[in-house]
Amino acid sequence: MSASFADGVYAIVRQIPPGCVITYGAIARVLGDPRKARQVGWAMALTPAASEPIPAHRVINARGDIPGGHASRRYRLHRKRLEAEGVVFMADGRVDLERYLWLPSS
DNA sequence: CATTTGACTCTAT
DNA sequence: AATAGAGCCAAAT
Repeated sequence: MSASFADGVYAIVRQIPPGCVITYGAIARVLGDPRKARQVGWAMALTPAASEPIPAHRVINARGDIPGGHASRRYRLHRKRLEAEGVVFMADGRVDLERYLWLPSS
């Protein structure tokens, strides 16, 4: 069976409930290697359009923000979707990790 | 096969 | 507080 890191990432991201978010580091940690945070990002970046069930917009960085800057297209998309799910963004344009960070197996 | 790069994170300066 | 550097790994070229 496939043991690609991306597969594990997708498996977790797919299980993120609405109105919740998760960080790259958290995913990597759950997968067993907290240092693979970058690869999580890679997996997300590769998230093909065919991966619709994969809510990549719920995946953010350790700061509760999105890399690339708030001017990035994905930031607006993520924010819009998260807000649609009831997630409230802070004035900084960040998500309150303390409040929305979701961990698998919970 | 070697080099580059990237949606990260942490630590140090 | 902000910036810079290092660590780590996989996919792309």
